[in-house]
Amino acid sequence: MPELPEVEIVRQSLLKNIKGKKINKVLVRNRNLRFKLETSFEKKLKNKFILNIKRFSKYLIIELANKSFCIVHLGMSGTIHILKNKRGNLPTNTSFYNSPNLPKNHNHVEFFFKNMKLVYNDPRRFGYFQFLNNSNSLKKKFKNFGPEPFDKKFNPNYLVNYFKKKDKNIKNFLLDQNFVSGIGNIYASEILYLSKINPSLSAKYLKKNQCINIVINSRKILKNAIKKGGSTIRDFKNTRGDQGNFQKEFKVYGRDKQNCKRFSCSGKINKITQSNRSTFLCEMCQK
DNA sequence: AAGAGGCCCTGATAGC
DNA sequence: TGCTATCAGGGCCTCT
Repeated sequence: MPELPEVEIVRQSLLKNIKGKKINKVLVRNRNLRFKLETSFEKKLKNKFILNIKRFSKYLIIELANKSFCIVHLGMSGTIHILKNKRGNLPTNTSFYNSPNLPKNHNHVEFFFKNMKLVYNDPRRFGYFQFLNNSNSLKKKFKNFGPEPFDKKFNPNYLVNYFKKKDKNIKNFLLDQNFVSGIGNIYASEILYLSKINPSLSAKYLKKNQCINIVINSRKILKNAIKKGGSTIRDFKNTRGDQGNFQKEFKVYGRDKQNCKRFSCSGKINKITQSNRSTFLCEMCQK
């Protein structure tokens, strides 16, 4: 589910709820996440205070009081739920991950706080937790990652230079976390639509002004998605947690065979496959 | 050595 | 109704 905006929504929710709190206990029900959770994980977190919750790309970074860190990646289907003890004292308007009706299965990890617990649910188990001893390990973890779209390093010149002699289509570049961090399959399609660029175009052919558009539109779309509370694709019928609202604003994603939303464009939206992942584009305005 | 594809896993949905 | 096939928002690993 989560691309940068969705992870940011979760971060904001965690900030409100668990910043400054002490982790009294960690319970692991299933260690077999994307990477096997080390057996000492619980011990390393127990009795630690949470100083801050940061985010880089699609990763949550829980900063602990002794300068160690806990990284959380939500994979495709990971969600975090915050449950409070007292009836009627559930968090409201924090994020669509807050679920009064916790799913029955796949609650793999729980953090216990005073009067509250955090539950990590992940049916597909593509997500993971990782404990890092110090800020050096943290640096190392992200050293090969490209800048986030909001970073001033992500500018038109960076794109132009990066694309030189590279024979890869622009859609796959937007998904390439070494090039740019935080964009996933949904927003990649949306960014290229807004930029009127064909996703199959080899990046080396992109003109400077197209690179400018990609930079501007990446920021615009991600910012707007954060503002709207992220995107919720699968519906949360069984929960009363908030959902995101940005999916209502998708211009191409999931709109196969429908009309282009651009005023004065009579094109239809096509679904194509690139590197085994679906891409949506308008046949007319993304020629 | 860049880039494509397979694969990890479960669940929802479509088609028969 | 119940089977099977396909697909899903990520990213690591392997192969060419």
